Amino acid sequence: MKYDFSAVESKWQKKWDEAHIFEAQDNTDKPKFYGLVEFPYPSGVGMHVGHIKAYSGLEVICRKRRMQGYNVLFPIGFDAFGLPTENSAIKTGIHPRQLTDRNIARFTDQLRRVGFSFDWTRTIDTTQEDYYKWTQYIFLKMFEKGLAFRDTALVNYCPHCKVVLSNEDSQGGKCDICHSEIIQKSKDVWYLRITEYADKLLEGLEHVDYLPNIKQQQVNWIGKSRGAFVNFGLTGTDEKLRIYTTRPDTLFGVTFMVIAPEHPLIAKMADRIGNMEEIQAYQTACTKKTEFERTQLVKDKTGVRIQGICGINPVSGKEIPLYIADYVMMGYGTGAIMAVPAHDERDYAFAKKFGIDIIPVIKGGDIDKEAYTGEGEMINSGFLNGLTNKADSIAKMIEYLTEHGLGEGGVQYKMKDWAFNRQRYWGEPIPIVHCPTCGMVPVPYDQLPLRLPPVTEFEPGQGGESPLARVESFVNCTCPRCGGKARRETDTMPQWAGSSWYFLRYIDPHNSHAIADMDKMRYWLPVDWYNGGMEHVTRHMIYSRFWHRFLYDIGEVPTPEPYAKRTAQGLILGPDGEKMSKSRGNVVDPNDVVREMGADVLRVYILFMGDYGAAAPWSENSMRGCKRFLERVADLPGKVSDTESPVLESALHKVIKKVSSDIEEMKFNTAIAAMMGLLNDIDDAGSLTREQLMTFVRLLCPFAPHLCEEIWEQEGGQGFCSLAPWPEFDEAKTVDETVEIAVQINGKVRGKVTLPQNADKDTALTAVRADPKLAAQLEGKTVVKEIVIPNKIINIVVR
RNA sequence: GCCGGUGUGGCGGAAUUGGCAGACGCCCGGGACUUAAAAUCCCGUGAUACGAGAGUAUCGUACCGGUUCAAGCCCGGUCACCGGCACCA
Repeated sequence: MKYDFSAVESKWQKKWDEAHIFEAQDNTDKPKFYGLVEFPYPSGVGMHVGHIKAYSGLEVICRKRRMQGYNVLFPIGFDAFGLPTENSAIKTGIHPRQLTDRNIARFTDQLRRVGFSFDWTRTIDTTQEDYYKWTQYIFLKMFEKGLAFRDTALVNYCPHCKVVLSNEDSQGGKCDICHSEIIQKSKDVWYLRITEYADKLLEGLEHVDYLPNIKQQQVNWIGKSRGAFVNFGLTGTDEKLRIYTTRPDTLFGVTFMVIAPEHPLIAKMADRIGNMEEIQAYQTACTKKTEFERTQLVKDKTGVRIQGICGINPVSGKEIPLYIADYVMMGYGTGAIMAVPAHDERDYAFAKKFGIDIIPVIKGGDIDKEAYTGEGEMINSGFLNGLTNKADSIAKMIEYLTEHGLGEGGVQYKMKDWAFNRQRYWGEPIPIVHCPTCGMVPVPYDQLPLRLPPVTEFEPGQGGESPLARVESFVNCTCPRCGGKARRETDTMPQWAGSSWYFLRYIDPHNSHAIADMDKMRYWLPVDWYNGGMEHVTRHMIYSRFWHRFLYDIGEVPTPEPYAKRTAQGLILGPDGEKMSKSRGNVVDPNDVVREMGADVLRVYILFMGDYGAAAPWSENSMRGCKRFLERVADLPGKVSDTESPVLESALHKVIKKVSSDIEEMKFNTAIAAMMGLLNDIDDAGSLTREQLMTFVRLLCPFAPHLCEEIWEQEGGQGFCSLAPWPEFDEAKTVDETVEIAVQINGKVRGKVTLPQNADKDTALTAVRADPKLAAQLEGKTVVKEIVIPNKIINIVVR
């Protein structure tokens, strides 16, 4: 049969659509399965084969679940606010609304052509008013609870995009969008107090099934450490200098202190500092350095001694010099440290450079050469002397500090609060009014959504303010509280806002009274399986878990965690083995593949490439192998006969078993390999029965649904193959009556024997001796040991 | 530096978790069909040595060592590459 994939594929896409077979049911007693994939950003360049891979995994799983009788929710939508569209609007003068609609239409068309079984009735677009109304609603709830607040602080700022970035958006000191160097700038910005949820986010990980590396990355990102806050005295004042340390046990070894260049102590003590000019010069030098430069010079410590003020060690009473240095960051702990050069590498480097004393307090190592960071017996440490266990020393010191009011135990997180505003047009307006008398007043809930006003110029202003600031009719308003003249907030929310709760909206996408109906959420939540990219593990995943947990705490959602299970797909690399990118010219367009090879080939190939979680290079040749496979499948109806081969029947049941379990483990490559193998078995057998064909077609259906529907229909299958019951295997048929077992002599394979299933040791050894070749090998040797592992191996040790 | 991961034929990758290494696919070689080519089908295909030959032997999962009747898998050490974080006190 000449298989016309393009006609068959559009035929079945149309039929599925008309029969509404992939739409989730809301009121049923069926067990549910909520499969979620990361919704795409509808960029102007269209889809990438990487998108297809990201969706294909759960596509197969969801299709299998439907065949297993589940009520499946497998939705898709578009995360459409954000800079790329806005930048394109600036360039072309076309309104982002139009660009977004155009891009979404294009993405939708591409996704449909691949035959994904999404529920298209629940599609969402984060830039629609009835969607971002609820994004604003959640923001206001956070504002009410004090979790959204304004503060003046040093922020990551991209001079090229003219925008404030969160920590998560400026990883590696580069702007996530344009990759320019980001700089530190003092600005009045909005924050979401995600740090308040650090412990809950950490604790929640214990109750979810994420891949171990995903969990680990989140744990590292949150970066919880335990230690102590210690208040050091300062000479000539009652003022205390508070520091954070994870090593309070080394307090007796403190020989100097360091504060960050931005530390407020400098300004406060300016009149007592003897070398203010020198210090100010140092501060200026530091602000000129980018974050990147500051972290690059790891080994080369710089700093300036603060003249006129010394620290006082609270346990020994010793006076110690105080420095300002940029190896201490204002953003972590208290921005001030106690330095123990004997037992900390950075302090050691600094002490060596500035000629500061190094006093060991832990025995071990050679402090003439390097800092000793290991454990050992405490020395030179007053009441800690003689202790050998680090945890004991820490506990005893914290107890001492607490008793004497010198400090206390505490924890710190690397994660920082989420800088939440952007000086841009294409985002959700922050629904806050600035009133000269009432201060910051939330827009009342019944006035949501606060709509984006129409504008024609999308460039940020000269001072880096949002384009919204130029729209007088938007900015000028009355205070909802006092009715007086007020000004609206003109900043918008960051890209990550809309995606922080989208999985809730799929449950009830048209609800105009709530985020989603509570009963529906009780049925559908949590998301059973969420798949996406590793690049979102420390951003979107943390943000959305934070929002969800917050919504749970205020009773708006029924579960503390949004996602029960999370997996990640690996990248598709270009044919050259490099990451696909426009500049390298190695990008593969899924459209081309669908046109030339068909959607089924694309789907099967992407899953056959290799381990789903690993990166793999694209190979046109390898894909042709998949095309051959499907063409041979298309020829199967011609091989149907009534004669049944028991060998084939057994092979079929083994494959049902393997494909069923491989899909659950996302081992799609071996599932497909098993089906290819079965096809070879069919050729060996010469024919297969109609029933066997129908079973095979159902197994392959989640991978290559168009072809399978076509065969299913041709061969008189009932209804849609996509909804036919998932094949069951007969365990008895997967087990062969006899097994061929390798026989080793001294660990080397010397022959094979065929034995009944689970044959005992005697039977096995008798068979070995009955084999002339093996018997000859054993001739004249002394048998030392005979190892028989039923159905696996026989090993005879001889001398 | 820290955390995580990977290392297997010419290539993508398998290996029931300690039991015949290289499934499946690609590439390549040979053959069939064809005027010819493409497509398709069949056979072969880790390396080396011996053999005319079916075959036989040795070596082989980054490297060194160990445990075990048996190691790609476990343990100790080394190297390389990839991803994330990075002066986090």
